[in-house]
Parts: sequence; C-alpha cells; structure tokens
Amino acid sequence: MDILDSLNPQQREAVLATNGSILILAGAGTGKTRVITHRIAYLIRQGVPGGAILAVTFTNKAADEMRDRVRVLLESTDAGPSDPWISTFHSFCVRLLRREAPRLGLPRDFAIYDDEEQLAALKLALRDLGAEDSGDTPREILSRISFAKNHAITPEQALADAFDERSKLAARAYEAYEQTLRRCGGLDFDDLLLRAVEVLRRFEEARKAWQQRFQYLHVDEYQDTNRVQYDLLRLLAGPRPNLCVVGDEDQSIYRWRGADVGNILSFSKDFPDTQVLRVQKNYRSRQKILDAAAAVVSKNVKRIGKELTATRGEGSNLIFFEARDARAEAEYVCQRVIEIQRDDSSLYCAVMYRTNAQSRAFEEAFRARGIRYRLLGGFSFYQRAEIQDVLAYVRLAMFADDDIALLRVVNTPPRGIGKVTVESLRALARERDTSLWSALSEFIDSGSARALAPLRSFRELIEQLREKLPSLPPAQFIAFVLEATGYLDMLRQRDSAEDIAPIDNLNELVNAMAEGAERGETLSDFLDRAALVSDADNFDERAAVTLLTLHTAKGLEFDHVFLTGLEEGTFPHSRSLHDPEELEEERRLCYVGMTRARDTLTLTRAVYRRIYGSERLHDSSPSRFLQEIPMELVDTAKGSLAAAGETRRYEPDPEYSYSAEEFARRVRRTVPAPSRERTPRVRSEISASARGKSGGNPLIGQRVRHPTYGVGTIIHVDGEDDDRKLTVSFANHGTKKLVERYANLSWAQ
DNA sequence: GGCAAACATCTTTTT
DNA sequence: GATGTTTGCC
Repeated sequence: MDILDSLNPQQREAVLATNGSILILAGAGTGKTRVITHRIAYLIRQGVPGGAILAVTFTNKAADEMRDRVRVLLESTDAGPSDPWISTFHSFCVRLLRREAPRLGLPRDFAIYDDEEQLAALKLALRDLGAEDSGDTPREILSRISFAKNHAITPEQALADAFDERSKLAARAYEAYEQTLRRCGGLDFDDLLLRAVEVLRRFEEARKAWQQRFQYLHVDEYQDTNRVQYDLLRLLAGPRPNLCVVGDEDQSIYRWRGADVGNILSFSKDFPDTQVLRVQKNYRSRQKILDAAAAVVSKNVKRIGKELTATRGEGSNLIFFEARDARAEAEYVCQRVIEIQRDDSSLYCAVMYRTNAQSRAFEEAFRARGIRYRLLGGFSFYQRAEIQDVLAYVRLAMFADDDIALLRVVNTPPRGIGKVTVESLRALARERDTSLWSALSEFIDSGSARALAPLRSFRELIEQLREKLPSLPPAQFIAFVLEATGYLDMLRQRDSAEDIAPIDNLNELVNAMAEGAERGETLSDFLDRAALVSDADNFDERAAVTLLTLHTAKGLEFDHVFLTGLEEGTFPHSRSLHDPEELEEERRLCYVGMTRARDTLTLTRAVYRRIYGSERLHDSSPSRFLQEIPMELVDTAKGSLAAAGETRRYEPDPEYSYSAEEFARRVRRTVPAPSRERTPRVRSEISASARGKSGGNPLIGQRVRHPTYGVGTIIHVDGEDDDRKLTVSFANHGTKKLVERYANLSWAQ
C-alpha cells in the first residue's frame, strides 16, 4: 500500500495508530504535516467516509496545504471523492455557528470583527461607560479582554476576580464591549471559539450530532492551543476520544495569545490511554543548524526534550555578522543574497526579524539594489481602508444595526454628517438603548434639529442597498454599492494619475467576489473568508527573497536563512526581559527561526539601532541567544565588527554626536560611571529607591529641561523603570504628565 | 461641517 | 516614522 511506503518507521507507526488518543511529538522538519495527511488518506483508504474526519490547523495556509496533499495522495491511489473537513479552528467554528446560531439567539448572518473593528467597538463601549481615559489605553484593555476570553472567563467572573481599580474598569469595559458586539450582531475572533464551545456545551442535541459526525479528529500544532480550543476539542471528541494531535513544545510561540504549552505537556493525563510517539528524523536542516538550535532551546526549563537527527548531512558552520547599524546590517544581508543567487537562482532566502518595524531597512537595501523581494505581514488586502469601507456598506445592507459599520461610513464619502450630528445620534441611541440605525430614524421623524437632509438621504441610501441586496449577485451588488454610495466618485475625484491604487483594489474586490460566486460562495461566505484570511496565507513560495517576522516564519522553510537583530531588547524583545516565562518563549521563537533553515543560517546584529524612528541611536549588547550557541559551530563573517562569541563594548558613535547628558545616560548601562558627578548620581539614587520601595522618591524636586516646555520641577513620579511617568511643573506651561522614556528630558541645574 | 496642519502617542508577535 | 487625534481656520 503506497500510502505507507514513503514513510519512515516512526511516521508509519503514527499513521497506523488510528484508535484512541495519540500524541505525536514531532520536532521541526520531521514531517508533521506528512504524518497527518497520510493518516487521513490512510483512514479514507480503510473505508472511513471523508466527512467523518476532521483536521484543524491554525492558519489557512496550513489547512490549504493539507487539503491539497490529501487530495494528491488519494488521487494517486484512486479513492473516491470524499471530502474530509480540513480547516482552521476559526473557520471550523464559523461553519458550526452558521448552522447553530439560532440556538444562541445570534443572527445567522453575524459579522466577524477584525482587530480594527474590535477596537472601534471597545472605544464605543468605553464612551458609553464614560471611561475613555483611565490610564489604560483601549489596546491594553482589549488585550485584557482577549486574555479573559481565551481563558474562558466571563465578564461577571472578571469583575468578581478584579482586585484593583484597573482590573475592575477592564472588567466593566469587557461587559460593555460584549453588549456592543451583541447589539451590532458581531463576533470577534475569540467569540467564534467561545460561542462554538457554548453551543456544544449547552445543547446536548447539537453536541451529540457533532460528536457523531466526526469519528476521527486531528490537530496540528497542538502546542499552540489555548484553553477554549482545548474545551472545543474535548467536546467534539466526546466520551470515546479518537483524537490525534501533533505538536512540538519547543515551537510554542503564542502564549501572549492565550496558547497554553500546558495543553501538550499534560495531554497524556487529560486523555487517558494516550499513545505517545516521537518523530525525530529531520528532513530539512543540516546537523550543525539543528545542533545550534538545540543548544539554544535546551536552556529552557519547561520542555519535554528531544533530539533531532539530520538526514541531510552535517553542513557548514553558522555565520555571524555584527554590523554598526541597521543599514549596514541590511547591506550585508543584501550582499549575501546577491552572492547566493548568483551561484544558483533557484534558491530561496529568508530574512527574519522580531518586529515588523525592522523590515524597513531591508526593504530599502533590496530596493536600492533592484532585488525583488516579498514582504510578509503588515497589511493584507482586506484590511485596506477602501475595502473595509465598502464591506461596511455591505454589512449595513445585511444588518443595519451594526453600529461599527455605520460609524465607519456614515460620512464617507463626506455627506454633511459631522461629529456634532453623530454625537446627538449616539446620545439618542444610548438613551433609548437602541442601535444608531434605529436612532437615526427616530431622529429624522422627530424632526427636532436642523440639518436633517443629509441624514434623510443616508437613510434612503441604506434602504436602497437593502432592497437591492437579495436580487443581485455578489459582484454586481458591490458594483452597485460603489456607484450608489458615491464612493467611487469620491476616489475618482481624488486621484491624480499617481494614486489609483484604491480604485484598482476595489476592482480587484469585485473580481474576487465574481470568482467566489463561481465557486458557489454567497456574499456572507465571502465576508467570512475576508475576515479570516491573513497575509501569510497568500504567500508565494517562489519569490527569491522573503522578509518576514519570526512568528510568520513558523511552518515555512528556506534554503538560506538570515536571523537578524540579535540584540538584547530587540530579540529577546525588551518587553520580555523581566519575565522568565516570556524569555523562554523568546527562546522558542529563536528556535523556530533557526530551524527554518535548510542549508545555511546566518546570524546578524546591529550595534546601534534607532528606536521609534527617533533621532538618536541606542547602543545594544549582543542577544543572549548568541552566547547560547556553541562557538565551534559559528564562523565570523568578513567585515564583522566583532567576532562570534565576543562581547565588545562600544562608545557612542561620534558621527551621531550625542549631547553630554545623552552620552551619560546612554553609557551608564554599559560602562560603570567614572567621575561624572551629576547625572549618574541622580540615576543611581532613583534605582536604589525604586528597588527598595522606600518612601520619598528622590526624583521629586529635581529640575529637568524639556525641549518645548523648558525647565520645570518634578513633583510626582508614577511607576518604575523605563515606563515611569513624571509629573512636572513648568514655569510657563503649567503641570504636565510625561512618560520619561518619550519626553526627551535632560537634567537641569 | 470640512479640511489640513500640528500634535501626541507609541510598536511584539496574529487567527 | 506612521498613525490617530486635536486644533485652528475657512
């Protein structure tokens, strides 16, 4: 049977274990997807109907790939057309909810809110609470909410658990946010999972039906599942779990999104009689790369541990290059890519970095040399403003109570409905506890204020759209929206030959809808897809050079990998330095990046780096991950400022001429302050007091100079370390609250 | 009410 | 540096 023929013994064992629960610990590059796809194909060949098989992944890309590979396997062995369910967690839940929505009192055509819409909804909720500026930014509150949702914590629980004011406020915001979503008929990403779990938990009939439907469950990247996903799996698996999960605890990099490594670590306990299998033969990387990566990740405490053996030979040493700044780093990488491609243009290179902002230097370098590159991450097509605007109109036509959609387009294009009008609408809606759309009608009918004409025509516009919606095919409906709303006219007027991108994009949208319709997609299917695609999904592997973050690199492989920005504070990221758990996650991220490489792995760092595009450059020390790699595995590149393994101290570069105060502040971290009396003294006192938490902050009373406000006196200090806020009283500008890190203060006499 | 210029705020990673 | 928000002018 050829489905099994191409597998190694470990993989074959995993495929053949089709009964009960099974945990497959599969390291990087060991053919994880291969195991799942072959298992599915094998089951189908054994006579299991495709429809009884479910496989869930985290990305659409992984799902697509899996689907394709299963199809290929089955075609080659001539099995009947039987489609297994292969989808992401999120789209699986959407499919489930579209059928079960009525049970929960949800509209069947609920919208899926992306990040931006979530934020809009939260801001709305915060205003209703009258708690707009309360220390935490909406973003922070949103991540608290998301945290709660990912841990299956309800608003009531959150409120009960809240001890300090901030958590209390966040909990109340959570509640208000939920109400807003409910009224708008929208679900955020987290809700998709939560509500699906709710359906299965609350309704036995539904639970039984779904359990019966799927005889075999598969989960890819199990180490990234969160609490809610775990609940979902348990409910789907039912009393006699037939569950096969594949994962690698060393590649768990989504803790910040609620992923719980504990899920994979305790799988055997959660599901009794679990078979645990290991797949440790690596088909991707050279041994030296694997050894280096293993050395780094072995510094982690929370892991099961494994050893990978390369099937592709020893390979050459890793290369290290230390550049002076980000530009020099990019130029080095660029140069190397040119060399590699000159030798063999069929090779794929990847440049990886910790944060998206780092891509800029590389883009500039590649563009300057005329090298084509592919940038992953950032904005996907569907996140563009013009696309979102038009989709908001569609949404209003489907469900006019969607306040978020309404606010988005009520005055786009400008039709004379400004802030003041919207404000009074909101007040009315709030008073009546209705949607803005209902308030709009009441507002118009009451005829109270002036300037009703624009509102009237807006109402007519939306009603017109609602009328057309059922009678037109999706693509034509969009075209109609574009004309009727005047949106296209607005763009036509705006653009001068230069900038027709938005119009092109809208054309593309119409095309995409027409294509979707040919495949039998409804408008609502299309919207679901638009909400759930990410940029990495449209990744074309054929580009010679790819720029991407370490997170998006997971699951991909390249012949030559450049791992850049290896500096303390950049990678590992500064936000993770204080927390051992987060540092472990950074280390796993490093492991993921390193194990993407097939043939060569190059590590680079910049001594000076610009932060937030500010004038000054910050000096840095080498990433600890560099030191964790055995030095005999690394060669230093020609032109590197420091040799591999060496930690050189750098003076601030004279070319970037710091002021004296700047100098002192910057050097303080690396060089113990010698005889400079002023600045170092003050700073050391501060940290001493912050550490000891003794009363009476010595900063208070200090005089500081602000670039625009001049000299002032510190009268209050909030928080510690880099994030602390200073309240400063200025002679001519009153009292200001400043974040020390951003305020650009210097010490005054 | 619209618009542009000034201003402030801040960046981790994403389905 | 890019983004969203406030301000000042028409």
